[in-house]
Amino acid sequence: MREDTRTRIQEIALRLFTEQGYEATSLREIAEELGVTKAALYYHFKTKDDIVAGLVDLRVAEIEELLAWFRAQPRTPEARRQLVLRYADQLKRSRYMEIARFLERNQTALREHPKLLRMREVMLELTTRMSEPGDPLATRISRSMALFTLHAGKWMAHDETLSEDEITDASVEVALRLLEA
Amino acid sequence: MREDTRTRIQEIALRLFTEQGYEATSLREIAEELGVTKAALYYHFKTKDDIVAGLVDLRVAEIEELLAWFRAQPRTPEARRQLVLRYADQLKRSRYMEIARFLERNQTALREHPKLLRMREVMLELTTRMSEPGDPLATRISRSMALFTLHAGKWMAHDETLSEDEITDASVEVALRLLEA
DNA sequence: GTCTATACCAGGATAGAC
DNA sequence: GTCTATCCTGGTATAGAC
Repeated sequence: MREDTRTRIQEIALRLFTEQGYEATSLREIAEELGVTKAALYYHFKTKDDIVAGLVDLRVAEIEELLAWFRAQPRTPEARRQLVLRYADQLKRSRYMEIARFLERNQTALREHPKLLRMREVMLELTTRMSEPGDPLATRISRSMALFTLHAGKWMAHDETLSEDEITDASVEVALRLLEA
Repeated sequence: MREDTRTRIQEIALRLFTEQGYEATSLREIAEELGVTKAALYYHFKTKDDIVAGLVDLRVAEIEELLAWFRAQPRTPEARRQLVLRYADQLKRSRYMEIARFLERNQTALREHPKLLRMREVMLELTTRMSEPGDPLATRISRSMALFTLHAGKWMAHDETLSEDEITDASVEVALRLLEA
């Protein structure tokens, strides 16, 4: 089971990158927690960036799929509703939520990363397609905020009595209301 | 006019930190653009973090003032409306918008910074005070999103035909609607 | 195929000369 | 008020042990 090492590197890296930030986490820290030297990481990943690429691949694939689906829909209220529900559904799967959180917290550090550039492109097209160019600006902003609201749990995370599911459901409610502008 | 150097360091740093990110910007870059060596910067600022502290001081003071005012208000719809309008007004002054943008883009890199910790505390208390603890979760999320929406211009920045003012006005409109949940 | 030892260069920081 | 010299840490590259 030598395959394990690669996976364990990713797990440790994801946790540390999220907790401390991408640039603040050194390869030495990751290697130490794994019980190897930092050079060993270079056998499994070409660069530090490459570790990130491995992490976001699945998330990128998912969101690309969502865009492909949305492109095939007419620009109707029902399609927008479906988009919000599907997006929320993706986030609900815990693995993707972790990666989404990691991405949110390291936008600037990773702004040049090809995978992240692609994610931004996709998000931009998704939000753009949620309105017609002729719609009032407030409408366009409101609808864009809908997707963003689904990530909002992090500001509510302080209230320990709430479950992840309760937060998701309430966020979806707010997001759907934003669509009606 | 030796005071100039300090100010010029701050201007260059703010621009580079915002464009490239805090950690991605080296002191050597800043020093080079200013025409001195990086050691010279250490005469004006004790550390790299210290440059940030100088930048955010004004913004922190403003937001503290806003919190003090909001604390003195009853929890009424009108007070919340006023809060949104005052917050939007602060952002409108270009200097603060620049700094707000810088802060948004470097949350993770600066997560340990005392000034930033304080800002997060203030934002949390502001959003918490926008609802009663007994309010439905969706209501609390919706009202929290109101303040956040005022920063939303960055996702709209791609549409070159829009002025900053138009974006602000439309964002305020969406924010006020979020209060009515 | 998996890892260690070692070296290189860039970046933040400090001490001390001018 | 600014510079030189120096130190430590971090990402990266390679040679070679097993």
